[in-house]
Amino acid sequence: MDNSNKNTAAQILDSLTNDIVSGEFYPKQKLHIKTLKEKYNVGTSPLREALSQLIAKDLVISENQRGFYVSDISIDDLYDIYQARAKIESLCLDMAIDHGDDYWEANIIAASHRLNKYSKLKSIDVNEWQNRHSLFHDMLVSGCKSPRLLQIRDSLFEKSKRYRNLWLKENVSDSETLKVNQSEHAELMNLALERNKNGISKLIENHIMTPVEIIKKSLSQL
Amino acid sequence: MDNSNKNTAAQILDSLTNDIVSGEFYPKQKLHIKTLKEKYNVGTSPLREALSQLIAKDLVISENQRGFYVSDISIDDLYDIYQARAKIESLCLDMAIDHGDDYWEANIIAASHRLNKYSKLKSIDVNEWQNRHSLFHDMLVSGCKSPRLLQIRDSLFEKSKRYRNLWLKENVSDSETLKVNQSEHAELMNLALERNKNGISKLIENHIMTPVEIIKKSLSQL
DNA sequence: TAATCTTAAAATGTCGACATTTTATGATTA
DNA sequence: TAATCATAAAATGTCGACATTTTAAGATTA
Repeated sequence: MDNSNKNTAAQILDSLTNDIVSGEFYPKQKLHIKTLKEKYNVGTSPLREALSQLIAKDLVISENQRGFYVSDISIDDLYDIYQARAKIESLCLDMAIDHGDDYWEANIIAASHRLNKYSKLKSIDVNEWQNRHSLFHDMLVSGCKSPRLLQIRDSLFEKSKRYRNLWLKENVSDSETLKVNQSEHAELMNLALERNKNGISKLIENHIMTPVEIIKKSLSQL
Repeated sequence: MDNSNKNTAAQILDSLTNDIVSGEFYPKQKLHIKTLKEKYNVGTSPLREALSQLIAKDLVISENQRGFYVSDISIDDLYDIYQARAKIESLCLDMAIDHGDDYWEANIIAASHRLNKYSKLKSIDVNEWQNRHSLFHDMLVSGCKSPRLLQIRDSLFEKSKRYRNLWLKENVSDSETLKVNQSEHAELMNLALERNKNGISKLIENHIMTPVEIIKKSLSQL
């Protein structure tokens, strides 16, 4: 396993993160120490250490003597996170275009091909599609040599998953939704290979902001 | 006090953060649990919880069964952090120019005035100057309504402090260094009030990157 | 009835103890 | 002498216990 070299705290951090991001734990939900100890079969210390890390990641909040809660979500926050994601992604792409080499180009083309092929299948496994989709975008920004910016990108993406998953929970994604942005992906690749910064900047911001309105509607019905 | 409502873990987090960022604890320094317990007069649990948060903030790293270490610094990382700061600051200013109102403008003018006045004094307290300097830049970006971007800005600034403080430790900052960018500040204000995005973008990136070369030299001598 | 007070139950946060692992020290061997 | 091994010392990470605080429930009062 991958966990073999991790201590208990680090292991639980993964589980907890996943359970929050996936929506198993709801926003504002109380996280009782005792309950969590039983659920994950661990003692107090590693559990609280994991929760402490989640506080730093803004996925959990704590009040002194009142315990831990899953942090709240809101339409404002949804918009803010996606907006920030769009801007950061644009920034990364900009730097990628500056520094990307032949391997960068080749990786984009390959990832695009894999995403394309899969999108054309009759029956689509959402997980597999998401993997190929993520990988395509990862390849686009991979030319960006700034570890910090890529790290910020990752952490924002993780936060945005909460909204997306909460929404997916009620709206089983249809193939229409999956394919709708396909032409945008092709265009993103072209603009990257053409090193067209302005073009890709505008397109990527729109591309990322697209789901916001849909999620917003689902969210306001909760 | 401000700590009255905080639990022990949260209190130590502040102290630990400060001691790392200020350079009292050196990069790669081992953080012995026992030593820290004695230094801060606390038990194991809150101490480890504070360290856990610092892991999430990249100020501390841990290896299973080998304890905690202050995370390392490097010239590459110095450059990366300042570069990321420059880009994010530019982004925030861009959004501030989009949304800033009369109060935003007034706050900039006021902060600029306070910084200006202080910079012209014969004897300058570095701390006070830094306060006024930070506040001026805070006012510039305050028009940016994205909490997430401002939060990213803060966390990057905190990380950059390590380099700056490590450098200040050996190089007592002379008034020359303090005043050298004074004209840039005036220009930043003008560009903000003129809502000149392109102009302010270029200037702020240079402004932020200025200290990098100096710190780099000090750093390579350690 | 509604609001306040009292008391019991539950939950949090901190501590010290302990098993396990790592590191340091000194002995043994080639 | 240098390298390897064995043993002792030190340090880490986890656990359960406990004091303190919060929450819930029931009783009392207006």
